[in-house]
Amino acid sequence: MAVDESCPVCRTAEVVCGKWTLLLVRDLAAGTLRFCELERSLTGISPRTLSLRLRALEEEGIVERHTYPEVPPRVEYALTEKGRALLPLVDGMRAYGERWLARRCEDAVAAALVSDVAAAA
Amino acid sequence: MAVDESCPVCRTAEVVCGKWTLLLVRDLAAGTLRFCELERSLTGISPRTLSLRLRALEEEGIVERHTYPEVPPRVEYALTEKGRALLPLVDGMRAYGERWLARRCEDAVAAALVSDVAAAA
DNA sequence: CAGCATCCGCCGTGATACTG
DNA sequence: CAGTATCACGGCGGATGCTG
Repeated sequence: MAVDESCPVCRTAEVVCGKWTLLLVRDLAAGTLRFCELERSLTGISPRTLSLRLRALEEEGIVERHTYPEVPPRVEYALTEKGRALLPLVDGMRAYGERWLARRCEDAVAAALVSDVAAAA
Repeated sequence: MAVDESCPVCRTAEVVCGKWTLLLVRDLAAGTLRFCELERSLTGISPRTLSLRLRALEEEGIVERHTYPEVPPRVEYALTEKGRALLPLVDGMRAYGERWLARRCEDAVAAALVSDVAAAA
């Protein structure tokens, strides 16, 4: 069943909810990047997924693609105005994550340190 | 492959990315609601999914559950402080959706009207 | 370098029926 | 009323290999 189209919150959620979408926006916020640069900055993404996400964002008008007819081929990606309009949202999510969602590995490290100290004492 | 835990944006995205999650937060923003009320306001959700989402949000401390030992049973759900902290984000998404993501059916209706008028002329 | 083709597994979700 | 149980499906994402 399709999600409620009449809710603007949900329309935004649909755009933004891909696993890698926000990471792409985050990385492109700094400026234009090439395919391989995105591949490196998004550790672990498969070229297939990156390609699919970029194409989807391009179709939604959030990302612009510029192709340079060179050898070797060069393609650069950048945010459009519609894409940059997502940045305040991304900042809001960053703020929420930092305030309310502890980083698990940090917690684990902290807990480990505490228990180590306790064990040593 | 797990998404980058070190990125607070992504941690927030993981919390928020369930299909119904934001709708739940949106509806609970108005105040405490019962299971059946949520079932009605989230048109089309199955009780299974509603139950799963509520439990997940409860485990993350975003939603509080209050059970009343009555017959018939009554259970109420409300946002916690951590849940209410999501509201500015929801507002931001609403603003983005309204500004940048046209409602498809409205567009269709508008387009139909335009073409009808054109056809009548 | 920038991708597409193919195959496959997982998870969220949906439908339906049933219980305390 | 407030769920749980069970079954099934679709789509996203991952892995690998190949092309212009």
